[in-house]
Amino acid sequence: MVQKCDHFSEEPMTDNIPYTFHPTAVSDDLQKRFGDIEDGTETAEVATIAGRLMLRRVQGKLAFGTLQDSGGRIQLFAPGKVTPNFAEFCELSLGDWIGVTGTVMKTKRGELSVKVESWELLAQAQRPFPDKFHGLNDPDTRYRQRYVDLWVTPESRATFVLRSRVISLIRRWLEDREFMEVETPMLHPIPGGATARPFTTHHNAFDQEFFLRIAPELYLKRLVAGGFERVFEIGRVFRNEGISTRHNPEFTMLELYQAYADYEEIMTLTEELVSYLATELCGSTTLQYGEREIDLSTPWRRASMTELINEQIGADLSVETNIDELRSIAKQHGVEVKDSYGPGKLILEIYEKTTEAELWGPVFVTDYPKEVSPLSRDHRSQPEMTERFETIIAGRELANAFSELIDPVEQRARFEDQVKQKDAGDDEAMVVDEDYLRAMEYGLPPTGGLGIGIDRLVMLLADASTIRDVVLFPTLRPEASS
RNA sequence: GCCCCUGUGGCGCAGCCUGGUUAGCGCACCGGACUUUUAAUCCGUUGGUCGUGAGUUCGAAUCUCACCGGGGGCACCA
Repeated sequence: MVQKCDHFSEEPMTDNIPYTFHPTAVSDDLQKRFGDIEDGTETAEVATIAGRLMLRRVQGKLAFGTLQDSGGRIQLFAPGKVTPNFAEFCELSLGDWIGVTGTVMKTKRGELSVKVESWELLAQAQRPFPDKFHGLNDPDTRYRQRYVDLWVTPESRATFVLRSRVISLIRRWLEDREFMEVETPMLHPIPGGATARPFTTHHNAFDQEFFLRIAPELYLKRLVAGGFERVFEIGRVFRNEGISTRHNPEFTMLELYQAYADYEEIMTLTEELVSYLATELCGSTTLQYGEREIDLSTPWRRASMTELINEQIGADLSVETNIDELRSIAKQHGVEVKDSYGPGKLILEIYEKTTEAELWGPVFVTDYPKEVSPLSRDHRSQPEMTERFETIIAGRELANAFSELIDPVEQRARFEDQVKQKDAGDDEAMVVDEDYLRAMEYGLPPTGGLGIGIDRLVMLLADASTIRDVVLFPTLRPEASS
């Protein structure tokens, strides 16, 4: 059992805790407004603030505290003669929640403070807070007990504030461009819209298996067929796959669809959106990421997949390269070649093995083989290719987009090819979605679509090396019950 | 799935290689001193089956093995 503070009690302990409290100020706002006043002077301002007591310096008949609230920290100044229940104030534990009212003033040593003229206990910390200087260092504890981490790891709090702003700014930016936010099902009768293994669940009333969505894509395109010309959704998707610094089983996707647009226009939209976010949130289109810089100033490089592979490995391959030669190149680079792989799949494998991680970017990798792009429209000039791109930044995929496939006959053929791949043992391959085909048969206009992994975007903007640092409650093995 | 690293009171760490008296230190907590501190300071306490189990040994936090948790890498994927 964990150690608790001595005042831990099994008895009800909130009898004297008020039901409401109304702060009139936040620490950083007070710092901004009164940070410049003369040392040792008082203002005419009386402020009410609330938060946790994070530090405490009791000196007999005078006590100092450091209160942390949503804005940051501010000192509490508590002279015994002024502060009511002074002894109890001095006995507060680090981590206790209190509300304080008093004059905003500055001590002789120049620390802006609130003089504790009245105060109330709002919650006791029954468990001891982490080391007041070192905080939490164990990542496991930080992720499992985020409620503590957010208090003692300022970067962690800042990251999640940033994440919230990212999503908020994306919404506004898209709405300003006439995009409409929609919500589509998370429970899918058949999984679709991506190649990934789904989670399954069960609906009792229908006695029916459902899948947690792996992508909202097919529903969003139904809406374009339905006449919503510009739609977007920001929401959770679920993929039943491994966990790593770049993968969490549930993650947040932005998907948007714009009728009458092609992938070139989506590239422009993507670079404008991401560079806008960087400017707004980081103050610049140049970001520090780990040891290196990322220059997000537009326009971003656009280069085809085969072009980039050839640059990287000094070859001269294309989708028309003889398949035996492609197989041999793939093997040379350590790709595990399966008999079912056609030229397109081989090219993608070679790209992922040799090139993707080496691209610092930002770069739009364009023109993906048809074989690996079952929802993308045929390239207008390149045979066996589709008008698809992925955006690579820092060696990682940030976005995936295409000129959407709008031909229902072709779509059916692509689905059936996926079914063949599934039968051949690829359990991530797609299945036929008859209703989606029906929607296409009513007519889907030329459409450009985009998916951006919000978590990875936040990683870039927050300079986070692991996705767990940008997900409030990352998926972890459940704690063993003792 | 494979490889490497790691697990010592609530938190941050030392001790482990080179096994040996009651396992240390700092913070928190508890008691005491202190009216301008800033991780306040000073004095004194409380609290630990050293992740779990087995083995080697006269003796294991320390060496060996297995298992469990966590981190990183590879594979796979977004």
